[in-house]
Amino acid sequence: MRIATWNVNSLKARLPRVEEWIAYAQPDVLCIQETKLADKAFPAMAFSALGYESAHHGQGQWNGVAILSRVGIEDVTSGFGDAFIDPYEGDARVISATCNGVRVVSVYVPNGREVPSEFYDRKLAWFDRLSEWIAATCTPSDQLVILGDFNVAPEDRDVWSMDSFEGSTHVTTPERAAITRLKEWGLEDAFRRIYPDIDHLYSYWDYRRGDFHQGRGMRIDLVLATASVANHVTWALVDRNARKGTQPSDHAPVIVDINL
DNA sequence: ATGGTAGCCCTGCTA
Repeated sequence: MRIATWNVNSLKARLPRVEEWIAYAQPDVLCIQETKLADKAFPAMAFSALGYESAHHGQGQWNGVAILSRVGIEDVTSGFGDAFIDPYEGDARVISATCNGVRVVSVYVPNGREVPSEFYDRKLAWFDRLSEWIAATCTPSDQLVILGDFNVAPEDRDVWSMDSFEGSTHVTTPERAAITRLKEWGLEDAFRRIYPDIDHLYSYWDYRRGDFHQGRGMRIDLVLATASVANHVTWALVDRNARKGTQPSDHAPVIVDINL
């Protein structure tokens, strides 16, 4: 089972690139973030033509998450559910579905903007809600994968220069503690299973300053999996080629193969 | 040099 995550930064602007990439990479499941579309504008037909069922949780101008699957898509849910107060209520940032027996969650974690700021505080509160929701609705023995744009670089080696990020969002101790909390619950960084010792593997490069070609990136798109999934990871890749060429997203897709 | 670009929809906001 090949599962991938990609923040496409507008599915309307990126649809030709996404279609091309799906045909090339052949994921069984693709989680998308930042569709920036209302549900009625989601191009489900374009994906069904490629053999994928899809589920979209859209908002319109901002955010928006989706799951595409060619191995079934069941029990779709959006958001955290009524029992949990979302600090970013109204934002479309979470969608879940069961694909080939695996519970798949596509997440777009709030950016946080500045440290300190109200937005940063709410990002941390959102992470609290994510952890509480997972603990309440899943168990570590489940086949569970939470993947998407976490807007956190888990370690210093996941950014091109710690000096340049000193005091800014994505690398602070509380943000990293939120990732650690998910790991302590029972999720593993599946990408690191394949690349335990390779530093400076990035999934996001700012459009500005020629950051991509200068190698100034961050690894903020993560695949977090429970042991029953992570133990069977056979291969992983950040497809940097998808960040090149005409009208790329500022993120590259992250792919993980699981022998289930 | 306190910058830069891309995408959204009113040309400022978000990333």
